[in-house]
Amino acid sequence: MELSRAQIADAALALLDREGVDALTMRRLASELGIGTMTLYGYFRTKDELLDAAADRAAEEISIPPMRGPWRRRLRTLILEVHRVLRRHPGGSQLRAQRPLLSPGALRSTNAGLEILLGAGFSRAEAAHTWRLLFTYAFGFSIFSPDQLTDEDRSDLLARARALPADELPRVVEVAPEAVEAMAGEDTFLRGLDVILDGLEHRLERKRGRQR
Amino acid sequence: MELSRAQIADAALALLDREGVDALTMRRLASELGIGTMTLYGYFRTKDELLDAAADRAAEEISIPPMRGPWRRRLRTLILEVHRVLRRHPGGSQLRAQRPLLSPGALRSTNAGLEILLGAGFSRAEAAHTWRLLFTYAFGFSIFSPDQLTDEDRSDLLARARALPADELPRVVEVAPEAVEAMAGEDTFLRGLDVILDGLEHRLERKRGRQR
DNA sequence: ACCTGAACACCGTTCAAGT
DNA sequence: ACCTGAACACCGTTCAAGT
Repeated sequence: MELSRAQIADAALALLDREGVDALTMRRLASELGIGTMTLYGYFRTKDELLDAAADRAAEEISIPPMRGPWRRRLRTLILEVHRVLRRHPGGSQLRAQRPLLSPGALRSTNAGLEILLGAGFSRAEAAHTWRLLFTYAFGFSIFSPDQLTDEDRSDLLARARALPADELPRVVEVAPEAVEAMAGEDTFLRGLDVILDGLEHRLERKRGRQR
Repeated sequence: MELSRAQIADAALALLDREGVDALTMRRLASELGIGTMTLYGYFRTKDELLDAAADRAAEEISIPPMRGPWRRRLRTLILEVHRVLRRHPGGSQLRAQRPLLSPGALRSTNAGLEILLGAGFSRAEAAHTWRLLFTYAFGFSIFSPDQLTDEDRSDLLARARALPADELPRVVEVAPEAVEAMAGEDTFLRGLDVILDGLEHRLERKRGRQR
């Protein structure tokens, strides 16, 4: 068989994408690989270590955009790429909740982001905080927004919204159709990202104005 | 004993805050309440239903700021309050990952946010997308940023950053001290929030300019 | 040396029996 | 009617035995 850690991590990631985080059990993964459950523990000390390896494999799919052109466009391309990889690996973001993954693979995108921000004129502290904001938004979106809404989801959510007390929650009821649309999809992601980029550009302009 | 659903949900939330999401098991919660495990199923059909009720109790702690003053300040106060409640209930945000909670309690803050945004001059669609951005940021932050870093966390993270390949990840290594500081804390949260608010203000000004 | 079945201490939930 | 112990079908991981 000649299995490697990477092959096992890939199989874990595939299972995760296919059936969700609850389906990824050591027994299940082992049986899909055609090995005994305990054989996995020869490659990874614990399940968490295996999950980190799977998250790392997903992170390596992020392709770093070329380092030319205006900072805003480059940053937008990079974050959109992060978003798309997360979308390709639903559940991948859950693997990174609460514990930071400091593997070289996972930090490639961070390195590229910091490079863009420092090049744009942000200080080290500003670049660090800005990356954290962008990271939080991209990963948070992938955790809280389902991949896409089916027509059934949509009508179900709308029905539940209509059942809400209109006297207590008038704005929710009023905006329900738009709010449901805003719950998923790349368009929603990009709208939010562009607001953040507007804020960053505004700050950079103010900063340049002061320095002149 | 005379237990109510709310009392059980509160006990679940307290256990969650005290020992984390893994510690909240039906057996454990029942034994803390001094009842048999299966008695819980007389109040909630499934564990998920109980988790939703616990998340709802946390959401009810969010106090809605008074509806006067400039929109930006009001919105900032509201989101900061959401952040603080999430901070008081670590694990609370995990309860809402992937499945939207449409209870009246959880939607009180949404209603207040939409009210502020519509009052500021955003369209319904803009208000819906903007609230989604703010929600994603506040909840994402609480999932990905630990409550606070201990000195031990800090030195551990810095040591791991120094061990990274400086030729592949030069910017990460260079910015490591600032990046570690940016990984937790209310200050980090507020810096990101203010960038978003800058972006929103900028958009509103542009919109008003066009209408004139 | 490498692999793995059995076993341990857990889960959420069903079912049937207790009061 | 309300409560709940036993049981079922699972977990991650330890341990000891197999090759």
